[in-house]
Amino acid sequence: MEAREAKSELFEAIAGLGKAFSSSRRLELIDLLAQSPRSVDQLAEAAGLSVANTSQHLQALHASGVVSRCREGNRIRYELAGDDVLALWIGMRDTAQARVAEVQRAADRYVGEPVEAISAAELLARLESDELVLLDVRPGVEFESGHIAGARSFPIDELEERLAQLPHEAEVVAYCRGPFCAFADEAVRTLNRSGRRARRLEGGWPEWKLAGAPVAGGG
Amino acid sequence: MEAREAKSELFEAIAGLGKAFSSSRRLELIDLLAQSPRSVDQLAEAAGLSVANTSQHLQALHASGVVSRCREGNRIRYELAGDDVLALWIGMRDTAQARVAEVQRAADRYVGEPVEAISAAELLARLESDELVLLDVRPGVEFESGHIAGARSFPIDELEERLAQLPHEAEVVAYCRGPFCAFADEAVRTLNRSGRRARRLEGGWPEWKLAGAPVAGGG
DNA sequence: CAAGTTATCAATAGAATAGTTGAATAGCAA
DNA sequence: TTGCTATTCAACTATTCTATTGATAACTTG
Repeated sequence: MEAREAKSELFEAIAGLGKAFSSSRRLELIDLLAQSPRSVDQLAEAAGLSVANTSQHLQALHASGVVSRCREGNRIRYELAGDDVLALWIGMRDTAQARVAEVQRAADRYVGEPVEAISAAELLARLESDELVLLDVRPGVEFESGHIAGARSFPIDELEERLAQLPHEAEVVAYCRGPFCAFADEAVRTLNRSGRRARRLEGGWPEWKLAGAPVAGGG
Repeated sequence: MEAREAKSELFEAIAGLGKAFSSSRRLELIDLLAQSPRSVDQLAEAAGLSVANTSQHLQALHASGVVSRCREGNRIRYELAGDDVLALWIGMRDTAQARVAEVQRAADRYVGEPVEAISAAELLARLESDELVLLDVRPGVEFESGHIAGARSFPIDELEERLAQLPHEAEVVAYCRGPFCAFADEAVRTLNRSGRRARRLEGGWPEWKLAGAPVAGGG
């Protein structure tokens, strides 16, 4: 019967997408692309991989429909294929956190002591009432490619030396790449040491964007 | 720096979940478990795999948090670990359909000529007004483990011989395992040949259940 | 207890995948 | 054209994954 064969092919084709999410290297690339489009060498640099290796992973991701690419002069810009892919990545990450004890352990180890957090809903409400300083502590390129409306770019590397630019009595919220990114936590600790009241946003830029909340930049 | 190492471990752990979705055999098992819990040999039979092979895949799925299991007398009953996993599977399936041309082609080849469909929202509304016969054309065990409230079990294998049990002038809706399952399409064709007006439900039982619409059976 | 069922384990061979290296290609800039 | 940068390709090794086989373990029934 050819029905079983057709069914096999169908599942085989879907598994092709699954394979995209089955390698930690590819997941790191997806996680980076969830912040902003990038070229191959930028991705290789950020992920700590060789360029050739990165290129091959990106081609696998392209073949499985996870990323799209376009030439920009001399470089090739890769980006996530769409919001459905972004949602899938976030869903997988969250399910892994909920279901796999080892993920939660590794996340705790990576992010360190948890800091006080603010929910997206509360942040959205507070942004209206202007008593709040919102810092995007991701690298500058990621901020420029898109950020939460009203945020200021304070890359984590520059935060310490630019502390003076922040009003001392202000309440600060920092956000970064997402729940598994340590930048915002580190920023909150730095801000607390400087005597400021600070919290991190639960989640990060991709979750905010996906929720349809107000954004700026990019385009 | 140990931060990179911790990050690697984190992504490695998440990739463990991704690997669960990277094999067509495991996806078939997940798809079956999305309908109802089953024992190893039932799954092996339904998926056309050897028992040993099935057992090993199920253990891989268990290790990655996708399924849970419990002993029931002599057998071991496997089931999906939770609705988050079900949602993840549906999300991956739908994204694959949207992004990978080969998936759409394979689905068309497997399901055959499309038949007229009814949305879940419309079905929900029509179920109130009692002018509609709703048929669950999946195998009996799946019906018993849970089904749409108000549905009657008409396994596709028995449909032809039980046609007389259906009022001739009734409008019929058939549903099955989901968009990539051919049972409901086949049922609609059979019903049409018998002169009845019939449509299939867009999606299937897992999508209905996940949407929080009214269900019955199982427990 | 013995016999039968259900599921897992252990060992293995073949297939697929990951990462490296060095060469090749495509565009840019002089 | 030449030199330069960014990316991909091709070939190769090491590793991991898959499915099979036959043996073993857990439980039920008589």
